[in-house]
Amino acid sequence: MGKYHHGDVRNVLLQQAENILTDEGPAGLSLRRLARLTGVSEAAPYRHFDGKDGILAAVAIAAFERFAQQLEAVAASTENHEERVMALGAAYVQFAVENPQHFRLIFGRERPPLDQYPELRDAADNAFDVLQRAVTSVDRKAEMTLAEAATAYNRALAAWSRAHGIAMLVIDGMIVPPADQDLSSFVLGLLAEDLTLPANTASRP
Amino acid sequence: MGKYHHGDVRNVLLQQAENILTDEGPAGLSLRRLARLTGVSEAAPYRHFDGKDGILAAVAIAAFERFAQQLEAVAASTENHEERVMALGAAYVQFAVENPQHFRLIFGRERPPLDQYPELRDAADNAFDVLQRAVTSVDRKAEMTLAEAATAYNRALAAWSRAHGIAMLVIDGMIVPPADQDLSSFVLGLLAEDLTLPANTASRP
DNA sequence: CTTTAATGTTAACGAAGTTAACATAAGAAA
DNA sequence: TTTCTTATGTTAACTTCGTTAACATTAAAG
Repeated sequence: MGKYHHGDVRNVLLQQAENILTDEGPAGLSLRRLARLTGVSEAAPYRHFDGKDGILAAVAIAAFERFAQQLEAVAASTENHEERVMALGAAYVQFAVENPQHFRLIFGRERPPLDQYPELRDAADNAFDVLQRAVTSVDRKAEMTLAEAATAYNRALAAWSRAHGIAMLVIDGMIVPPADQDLSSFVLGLLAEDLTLPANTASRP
Repeated sequence: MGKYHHGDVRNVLLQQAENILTDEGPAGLSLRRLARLTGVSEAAPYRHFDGKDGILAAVAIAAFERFAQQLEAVAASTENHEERVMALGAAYVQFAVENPQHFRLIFGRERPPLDQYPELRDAADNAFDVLQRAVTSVDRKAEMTLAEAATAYNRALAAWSRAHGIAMLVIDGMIVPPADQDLSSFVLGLLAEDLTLPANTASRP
């Protein structure tokens, strides 16, 4: 009897897991349900993944890779350094808004521990390296003093954390981007806002 | 027989829930375990809370209140507007670092839906009002044009999202604050970093 | 004192993650 | 080809969980 299932169970499971995650979040992603939806026995996933964390890790790795790839594309297509930093921030937030569940997965607590999944750690490191390289690339080219290097690093952290904060607050619904403006310009405005100038300084250009 | 348990089960449960949350996060907080640890039957919590979400909501409300209170204290003790914005950001991150599990609870996905718990919504609104008032207070005092009001709002969003991003990345371990510096000055440095100036501009004060 | 609401208990249901024991397919070794 | 081994499936169980129903006790209201 042809009871044993198809050939590529692992990939089918992964794809199905992606689907479930995308429209229900990790809460709705149960191994048993995943197996049922895939049309396979409830214990089958354990032959292909290290339990639930294993599946989440695999999905997270894929997400990190797409994330890094999109950031890299933006970084590569922007000549000017300042523009690049801004464009990266916008792309960062855009990814979060377009893939909120994946974004939450790779940054939230349901992400499996990095030290148990080396490939996951690598994927994460790679994504952040892309960011940091793009933000500090101008500086790196020149000879730098220690202090200058520190400044460059701080600038990278500042840019990153700003984009991250906006992304988080937007996908959590705490910030609602104005409907009459596209997301990108809204984000660019927030990124460029200079907190050290008092707001009531009468005229800004 | 004195089998029935003590008088103030609700508060004991809440306190125990706080404890569990603090050192294990919401993952380790199961209703049954909570009941067992509290020394009460496994169904007892349902007499005092609206299921698991009810308990999480109660804990989240308390967290929001402490959060708002700490922010308000900082806002009140800072005269200068610019200093206040910065001090608020530092306090925001400090709360997150000192109470990572609570911070994650009030912002993450395990937080019960605001529209099902009006008191939770109120607590959240209050905390963000404190922030926004403190950041825009200088502007509010003066007569403002619409454009100026929009700018003030944007400044509040920018300050908030920066602090939030730093907080998130730090408690997730993605950013490791330097050990030789106190957290506050590190955060202040990041908040003040001005992305619109190229980093390689030779001399900054 | 009686009635009733609040608070507690036990017992059960369904769903989940995980593992063990067993069955079959596919490929390497003979 | 035949046999041995490994990869991949399956079923069945175990534990924990959230939740609810049915019942018991306490405390307060009448």
